[in-house]
Amino acid sequence: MTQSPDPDSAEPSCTPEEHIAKPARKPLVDEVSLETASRLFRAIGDPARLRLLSKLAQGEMCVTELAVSEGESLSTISQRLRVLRSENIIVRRRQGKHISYGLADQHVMDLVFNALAHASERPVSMPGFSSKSEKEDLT
Amino acid sequence: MTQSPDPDSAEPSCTPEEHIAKPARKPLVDEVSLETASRLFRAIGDPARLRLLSKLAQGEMCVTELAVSEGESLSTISQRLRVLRSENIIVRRRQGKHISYGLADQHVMDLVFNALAHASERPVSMPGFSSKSEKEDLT
DNA sequence: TTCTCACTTGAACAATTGTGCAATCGATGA
DNA sequence: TCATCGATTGCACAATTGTTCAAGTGAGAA
Repeated sequence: MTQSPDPDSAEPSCTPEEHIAKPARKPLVDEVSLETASRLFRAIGDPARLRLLSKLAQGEMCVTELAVSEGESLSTISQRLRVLRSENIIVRRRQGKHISYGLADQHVMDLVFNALAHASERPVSMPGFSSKSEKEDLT
Repeated sequence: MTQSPDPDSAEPSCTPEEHIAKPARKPLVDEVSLETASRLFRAIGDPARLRLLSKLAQGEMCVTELAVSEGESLSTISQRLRVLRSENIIVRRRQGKHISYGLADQHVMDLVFNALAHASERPVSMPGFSSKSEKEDLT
């Protein structure tokens, strides 16, 4: 997969004078955390699964409820829940004949709401930077 | 793509008595925000791209620096940056002959650090729920 | 203007991921 | 015990995504 054969050979070919400085930037986080975090994001990064999460954020629901609510088959919903559960995003418990799902913890709920909030707005501004079009203030 | 033909026909086949209540749960967020948020997550949900973000979180860098630091080709890095930029996660500006990239805003930075923090720990506990193994306290 | 450097883009292939059907599991009730 | 209901899983197919090479762009130097 994608891997740096030698991550510490950070010796840019562009001369230091052209940049601000060059303090040999370190990875900041270990590869395992990076992998874990990205798997978490990818699990949430699907409209169908995120919609499930937004419903579970209001309280636990059983698979049948979710299936009817989504207009999808039991199997389809179950598969999506499986992905979310494999990343410890949601948890389940049996309730009589049904199995209820809920968000794993407040941490996850914050993440979901944070992203949904971020999706509504689009501020994005920083001195000297552009983000709108392709070549806006690139001189 | 994945879409409910009729999202408001939420009438579960399982009887209400078996559940706590059934207040006809609403979508909570609109489809557009859901789509936007999930695209954002998916863009971050890749180890290689998340690693780039973790480096940009320490300050802006030019493409060549990133390429050397990652041990990848310019093209590869540029493609990854393109994905991140298409979701307004990062912004760029020209610095002489080089093009520097940086995180778009504090919002994004919070998201990244939040996830990396989340990846390090694994608390996940809630009354009545299990999250560890498959069938722990299912009955 | 022309050349070169720094970077971007297009396109094709490989790899990963999502979907739906059918078979299966597991708990409850007869 | 057996039948049934709710939910999960395996598998195959389709769709999406990541990677790489080669060609292209655009700003600055000659």
